[in-house]
Amino acid sequence: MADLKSSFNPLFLREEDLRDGMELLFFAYRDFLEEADQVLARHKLGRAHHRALYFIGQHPAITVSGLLKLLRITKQSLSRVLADLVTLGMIEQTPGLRDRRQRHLALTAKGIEVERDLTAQQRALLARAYRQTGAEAVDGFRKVLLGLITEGDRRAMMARRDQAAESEQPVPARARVGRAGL
Amino acid sequence: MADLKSSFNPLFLREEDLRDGMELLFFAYRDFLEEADQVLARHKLGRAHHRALYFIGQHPAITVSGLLKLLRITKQSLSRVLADLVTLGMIEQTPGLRDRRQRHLALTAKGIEVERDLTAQQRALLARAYRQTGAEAVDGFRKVLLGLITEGDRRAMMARRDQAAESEQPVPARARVGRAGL
DNA sequence: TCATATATGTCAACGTGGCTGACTTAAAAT
DNA sequence: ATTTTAAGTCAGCCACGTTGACATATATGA
Repeated sequence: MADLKSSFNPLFLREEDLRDGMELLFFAYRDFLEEADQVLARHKLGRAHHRALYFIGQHPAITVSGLLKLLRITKQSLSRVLADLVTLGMIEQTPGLRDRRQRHLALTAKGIEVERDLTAQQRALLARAYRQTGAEAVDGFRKVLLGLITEGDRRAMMARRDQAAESEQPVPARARVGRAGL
Repeated sequence: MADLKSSFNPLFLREEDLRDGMELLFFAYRDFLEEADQVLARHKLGRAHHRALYFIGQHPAITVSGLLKLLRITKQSLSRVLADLVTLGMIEQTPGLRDRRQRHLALTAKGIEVERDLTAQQRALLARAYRQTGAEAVDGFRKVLLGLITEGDRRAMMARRDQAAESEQPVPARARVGRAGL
């Protein structure tokens, strides 16, 4: 698919279409973030807390520097957020076994609960968009987004996905569908 | 395509996949913004200036309140940015003809130049992602993003697209491809 | 073992870009 | 004539990013 040179597809590479895509990305991201904002206000947390909770939840036992690389912010910025979350009892830090300088981060039960609360509407919104547009569109969505992200993170994402696929092979195929809950 | 009920597609609606999509969106947006950041620094502008320049460029003669609706910020926030851009000679304000309370915003020649400079790398990045993934993926990308945005803006986007398509019918098909410049 | 590099944390100061609230002005709409 | 709307302004505040300078514990390599 997609031999560029041969395609007369007007959707391709015209500046207007690129700008259209940029604008869609802006609106989508704006509205996606807004889904969590009232919940954040309720918990008296900011978006930075949300991001930290999210990534710690997604990458259990991630180290501080690992988290810094994902978020691309300075450790001074992150440390404020992490201090808050520790104080609120939402995350825990445990020293690394192999390398005791590291701090491995994990959500507490409370952290898990808050994180789920924060992303619930976002997941619902994304699920609705996925449902409305179909598996093929979702696949394209993912591919283009992957194409936008940096080499390193792209490889990390793809590796994680492969790994997840492997660890599911022993599970009977039925189980995989059964989990659909949104 | 995409009858959800009948599909055994494991990509669909599992929480893990939704979270995967959320993360991709985050990374893509993060990296997309970063493309413009050095240029912004060079011009001594902030991201808020970029957004204003972009949307004024995309929506010529937009009013202040129109811009406020797109950006979803307060007029106090916007006014700082607009004041800067006027001072720098990048935008111009002209009173409305029908309604003289309104200020219609437009980029000056300098504003156009700076805006193009700001989005150049972003357009190149998006173009690369589009090229790599193909027309079908791009279509899915757009559909899912449209599904994420609010009713009002979604309709506005689709209307604009339809209108653009109409206004191009008189143009010979060849010309449409010829413009591809990235 | 000693020197260096790394992982983390901390203090201080600052900039951007959001926000609320209060109030003004001009013009449109009823 | 009154009310509503579009825009602007002043003031103060907050979240969250930044730089820079240092401190500490641990790991690692010569």
